[in-house]
Amino acid sequence: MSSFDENDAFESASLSARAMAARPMPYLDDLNPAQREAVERLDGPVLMLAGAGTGKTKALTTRIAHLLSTGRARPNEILAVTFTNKAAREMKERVGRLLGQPAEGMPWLGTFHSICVKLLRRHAELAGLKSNFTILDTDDQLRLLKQLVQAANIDDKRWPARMLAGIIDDWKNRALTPDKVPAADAGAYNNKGVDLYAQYQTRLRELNAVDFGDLLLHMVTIFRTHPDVLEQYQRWFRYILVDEYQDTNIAQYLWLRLLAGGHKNICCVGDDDQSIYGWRGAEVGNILRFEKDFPGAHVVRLEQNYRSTPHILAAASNVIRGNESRLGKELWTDKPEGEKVRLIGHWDAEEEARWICEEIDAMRSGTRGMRPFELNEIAIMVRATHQMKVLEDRFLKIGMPYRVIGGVPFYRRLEIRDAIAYFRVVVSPDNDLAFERIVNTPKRSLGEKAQQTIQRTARDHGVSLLQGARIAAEQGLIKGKGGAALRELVDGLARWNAMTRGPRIEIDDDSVIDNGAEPARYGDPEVSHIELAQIILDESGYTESYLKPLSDEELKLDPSPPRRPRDHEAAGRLENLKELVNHLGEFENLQGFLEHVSLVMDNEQDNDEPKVSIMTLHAAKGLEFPAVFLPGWEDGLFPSQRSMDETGLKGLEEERRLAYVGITRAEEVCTISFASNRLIFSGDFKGWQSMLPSRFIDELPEDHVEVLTPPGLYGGGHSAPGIETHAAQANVYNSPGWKRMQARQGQYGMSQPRESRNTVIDATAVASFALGERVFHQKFGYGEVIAIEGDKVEVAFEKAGTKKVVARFLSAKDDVPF
DNA sequence: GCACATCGGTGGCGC
DNA sequence: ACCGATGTGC
Repeated sequence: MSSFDENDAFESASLSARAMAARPMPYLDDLNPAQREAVERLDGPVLMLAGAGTGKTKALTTRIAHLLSTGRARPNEILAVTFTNKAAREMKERVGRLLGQPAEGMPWLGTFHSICVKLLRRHAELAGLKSNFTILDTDDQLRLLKQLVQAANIDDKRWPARMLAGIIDDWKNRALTPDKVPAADAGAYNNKGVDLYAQYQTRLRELNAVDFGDLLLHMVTIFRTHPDVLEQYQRWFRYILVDEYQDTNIAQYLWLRLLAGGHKNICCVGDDDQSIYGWRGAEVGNILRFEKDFPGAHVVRLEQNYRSTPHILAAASNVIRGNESRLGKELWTDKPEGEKVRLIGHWDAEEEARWICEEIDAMRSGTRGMRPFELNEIAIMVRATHQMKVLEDRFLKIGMPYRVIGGVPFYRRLEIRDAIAYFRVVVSPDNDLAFERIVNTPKRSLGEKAQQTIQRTARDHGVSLLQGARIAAEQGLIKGKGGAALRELVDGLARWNAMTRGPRIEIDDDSVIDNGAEPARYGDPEVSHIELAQIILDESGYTESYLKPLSDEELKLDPSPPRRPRDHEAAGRLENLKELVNHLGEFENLQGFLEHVSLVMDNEQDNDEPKVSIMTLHAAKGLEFPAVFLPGWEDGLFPSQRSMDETGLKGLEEERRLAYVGITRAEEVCTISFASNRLIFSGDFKGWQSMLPSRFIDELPEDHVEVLTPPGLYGGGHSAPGIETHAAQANVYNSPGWKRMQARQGQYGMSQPRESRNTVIDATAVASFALGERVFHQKFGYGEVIAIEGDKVEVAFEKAGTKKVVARFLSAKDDVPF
């Protein structure tokens, strides 16, 4: 211990002497007092509590620049961890800008996973792996687990492999190796979870592979069992910085705590109010506990917000105030008031979508008493992906350009994954999982039986699947068409593999290491990896499989015609493949590319035409837009019922943080909306369900909210009867919040419908319906009550058929509103 | 082995 | 409603 301190003292003395002579630090003048403190307090544990839009990245990057320019650390002695590659890229770029030079020399600025890959490749043997291990993605992982589940004779119906994958991920997130799984979890997956977990780990080791969870888990295990290795890194990483600390899971937390264990120069940046990944293993407790974990920790609060107007901040603050477990923070801004948060209710999601589109059009032309907005300044954020469909339908219908942020990522698409599997087999011929994927893709008449033969041959000879396939093909174990196709595939793979290296140049006897991990030892390839990729895809017949086979007649007419894609979808897939090949240019070789795709999960952005962005609230984190729409604020959808059922108050609090994230994305205008009716699918109940406005709406502070008047229900103007119907219907909401809203409506000149007192059936009035009574429903018309269950009534409607509806939306036939 | 029908399950999504 | 996994008939 003491030798550490001496060492540190010596180093910092000499370095700060160097720093004294160094230039002034103009970047510090750019900071507010809190940010400045977060930057200048370099030693010891620091928790930077950074609210939304408070200049967190600025503080973090300036801190790195400060560490460097004061000479406290060299670039490669700083460990800076983020969650996403995007965040890592942004940080690199900003540090570079601050320093006035590219931050190339920061090899340890990256995601948890990419840094762990680097470390694990260095120490692979300590985890029973070779340094060229492959990283399995979720699909590979699932396929492997399925095999194990089947081998264990478990009914995959009752005990889906997916479930097992989830359980294992959870254990890995908690840094539990199979032998450490607590007794309380022994019953998992029909009592076989732990055993299968152990088998899975063994299998991974045999395959020289790891999954994402292993990257952290292996490193934590290595650090724990090899103090010498740990000490080496504790000394090397003089300063540690962590972004989005509220999103760390237990394994990441342990990893950090181990590394910071020596000098404790760790600066964690985060916002407990934006912890929204609990379902993925994130422990908001990590950030809440920081001061206990690191005694003497200094906490800096960044509370000045540079993004949103006071109304928006007030709304967000009031909502998040409902959470119990918080470190507590109050955002403020010196921006002018601006618009109040706008609130509006609709009949159903379709009308909600229609209204949003109309509103966007109005905002675009500046007819809302606000400045005109560009489409790319506007975003719609939903709780669940299925909410996107109705929005997209509407956008397509009226031809408004939009983009979905965070859709199916490019490389997760079928054709991309297939192509990548080809590359993997070519680069690592013993990658069995990738081989399995491509052996009969495209179809080579190598079905279940043929593949079993290959598996058996490989096992009998103790070799990889590809080797086994070669042997099986040579020995004629696979007959007919399949056999010929297999031989062709095996030959092709060997040929392409040779091309990854080009002509071999002997430097001297022991510098030629043929482990595939040292391509630099070899001479220039004859073909670039880009050309090679094209060759692989073409010669394997893969691209061909998306081309339309010509009929015999067409062949007669023209023996060498240009092939056309089979259909619209195939055309898209070919486009994607082309894009993939182009994308390869950014990498030095196929290996580099494959490493990248293992770790990268960003979606490509397309062209530059201004578009409205649609995304989930999760995808919205870290983004900001001048105008934000937040539709679907209904209890059950948001907050999500499932989330609340599963984790109770904890779940509700996470939902509330999601609401907070949503509101704080908005810079100028934030519009929240809800629908009264929604089509739902749950269990045996499919159909329309009446929805109550989200409880979060009740938590909006009334002084900062403006209730908008919905347009006519049936497309009419402001005097159409529909509007009254709608308002009357909206009136039934019983929450205090809604009552406040309602009161305010009067204030804004929209009188309460005269009939409302008569037409609206209060929730307490359910009992007043009798079997056989004739009733009216605003959407379904007249009908007769045929059953009553609690607050739901089954009605045989004259036109709409039999439906279960919530009693509140029915009126006795005498009270019809118009 | 492949094309089509049926069944079940269904949240958010990073590396 | 819709996707993916499985089952069925050719």
